[in-house]
Amino acid sequence: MSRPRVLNDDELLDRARDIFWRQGYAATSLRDLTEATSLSAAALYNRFHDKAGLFREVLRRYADTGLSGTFLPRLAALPNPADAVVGLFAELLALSCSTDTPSGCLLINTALDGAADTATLDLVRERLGEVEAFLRAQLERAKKAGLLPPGTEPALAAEGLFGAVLALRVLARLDPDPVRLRRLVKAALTPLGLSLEQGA
Amino acid sequence: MSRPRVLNDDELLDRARDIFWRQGYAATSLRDLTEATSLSAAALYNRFHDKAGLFREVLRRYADTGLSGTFLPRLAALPNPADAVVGLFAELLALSCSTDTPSGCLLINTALDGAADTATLDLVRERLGEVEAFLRAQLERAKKAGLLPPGTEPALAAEGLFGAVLALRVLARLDPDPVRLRRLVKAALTPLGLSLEQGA
DNA sequence: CTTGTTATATATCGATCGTTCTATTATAAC
DNA sequence: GTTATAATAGAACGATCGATATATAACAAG
Repeated sequence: MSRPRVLNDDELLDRARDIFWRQGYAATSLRDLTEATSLSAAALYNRFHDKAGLFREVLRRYADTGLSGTFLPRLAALPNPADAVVGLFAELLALSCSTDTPSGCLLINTALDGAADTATLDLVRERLGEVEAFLRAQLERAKKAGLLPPGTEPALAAEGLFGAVLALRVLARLDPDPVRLRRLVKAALTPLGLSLEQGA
Repeated sequence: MSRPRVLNDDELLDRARDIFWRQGYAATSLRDLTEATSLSAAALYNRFHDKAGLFREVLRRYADTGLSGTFLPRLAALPNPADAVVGLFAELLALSCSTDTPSGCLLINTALDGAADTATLDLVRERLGEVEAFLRAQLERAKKAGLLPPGTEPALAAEGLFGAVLALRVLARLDPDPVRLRRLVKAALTPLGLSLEQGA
């Protein structure tokens, strides 16, 4: 009934994501985006309201495909909650050490971007909150199964692990030494009796 | 011998810092800076090469006055290394909860800014490295004094505490709840037998 | 083939960007 | 007062910014 799109939303958002991820929101110009997508600025504005709207969609898809949308559900389905927690950190370590992706986390980068508007920050908080919620849920499961050291409070421990996630993603940008990143994760997991070597 | 400056470097850099801190580098325009300093753009370019050069000087002074330059030497002079470590986190907690200063750390914000050039990132790494070096030095002192749990490796423990610093400063921007931030610090200090309530 | 609908490209908008040129101003030295 | 020196302001630079108005192109439905 209408002219077909030469590039679907997913592919478009992925290409835009790479630019935003590497350069940050403010440093990314419409020209960068039109070159990356091979679309005109008018075409981009027809689909999304403006640059900020496009960026929010990028963030949403980044979370949907990168972690919250795929890794967390898959890990949460594991029978052993300890494996789920360890699996998350193993995945984050792999991401943080990968070279074909910009270092660091786009959501966290955005969280520290002072120019981000309220709607964007709310989105960031929500999607990062999913990570902590995942950790809390798995630790509660683990506690009920008696897999945690006695006296461990799941909610508190989840806060601690979430802090480790933040530190890991910042350090990945600051000093991307895989050995060091691995040490950091190990130090966060050990008090809970968890180890990177365990599980599947 | 020449026309006097209407604003000394320190005051100038402090005003520019507030803008960069609140908005980020890319989102801060020369117009913002001229308004904040009441100086013309030409005057700014006469003192510093360009916007990036001004920003680097801002970062340097930020570190000199904010933490590395003042807090760390003062804390390092304390007779008890445990007080030095705890004091650092107490100071960071106070900074993170203060309302008259932008939330988060300008150095860490810059570390996650993808548009930052190499010279700037090197400066960030250097100044943040001072924090970890401080922690390592104090923990080594503490170990020699027998103040740490047996088997504690100062360098490794310093890495862990530095991770807590990063997490604290990110979380301050994400969810600036003083109670929660305090919990995070407490969780980082407890394994080393340290407490926020101790010392001076 | 026509019509309706939507995606797209082209061209351009005013605004603002970082930067620089030129001239002026305020001081100290003489 | 004159001179030397450096800081400053004003004006303007080309470039680029995000955004839009207009027109065209590609499809489905009839």
